[in-house]
Amino acid sequence: MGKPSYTISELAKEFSVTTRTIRFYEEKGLIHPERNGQTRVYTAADRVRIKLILRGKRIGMTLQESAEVIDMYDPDHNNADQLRSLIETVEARRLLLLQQKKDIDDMLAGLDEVQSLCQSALRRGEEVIS
Amino acid sequence: MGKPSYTISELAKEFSVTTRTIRFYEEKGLIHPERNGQTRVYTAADRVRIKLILRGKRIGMTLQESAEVIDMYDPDHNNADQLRSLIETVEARRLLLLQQKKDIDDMLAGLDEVQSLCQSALRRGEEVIS
DNA sequence: TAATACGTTTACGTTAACGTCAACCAGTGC
DNA sequence: GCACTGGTTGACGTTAACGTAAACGTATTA
Repeated sequence: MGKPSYTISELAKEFSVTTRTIRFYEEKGLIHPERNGQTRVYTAADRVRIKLILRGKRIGMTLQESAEVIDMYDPDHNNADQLRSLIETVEARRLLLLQQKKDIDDMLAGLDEVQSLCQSALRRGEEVIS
Repeated sequence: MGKPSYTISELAKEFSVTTRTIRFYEEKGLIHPERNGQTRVYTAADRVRIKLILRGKRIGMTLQESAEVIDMYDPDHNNADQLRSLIETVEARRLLLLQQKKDIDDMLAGLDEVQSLCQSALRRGEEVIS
């Protein structure tokens, strides 16, 4: 079994983005597909990177930020200084994510309130009708 | 005690944004400060709206989306149809937020991995030194 | 062989969310 | 009177993240 590969339109369809978007990510250096002549050939690793980029997007990260987060995974960090600085970066990102979770929880609590207000208003309305 | 009010630069300082940003939010119809002659006077309600806008921003919402979420709070929704449609909007937003929480948890798990890899790499390095 | 489907590059257009002047007014301290 | 400190309204500039269109290659299918 040769390693799996994907065409640009396969990935575009899978992730519900346009091919333009995928080429754009390459243009920005976030993915580096191989080539078969002219046409791009994507590996499983490329596919994962796209997935991570889109996950980042969903929580409001810029492409650069997603790239940074993804780069945390690849072990280009040899010496202790680099490792320590990476740990700091990870910690900083963690704090941001925890703040985001808090923001989301606050917002969910707000939605709960709105919803129960709606529903009691609806019940009052129905009482009048029945 | 008269109702509290704020100048534009007070709010800008409190939320670490520029006055330009606050005026921009007004331009886009997200806040409606009163005026004292020329100069804007912000109420506590304005202040809260700004806070909510910025909370939305932190989790990647656009200003329009923040405005929609904020508008869910104000009871302009009289009839049952409007209430039901509001409930649907709330539910849709809730699903988005839950997805975001999942994305954040996944990302946090990734950071945990990266971090422990870093730390064991550092420990191996220190062994060599000691 | 002509159409159809899929791929490519190049390049200009677009939207959001402000930044960055410029040019101006209004009160305050000296 | 004048320099500061804050406030105001334009209006143009900027960056990110693509959209969109033109103009072209290549392979399969009717």
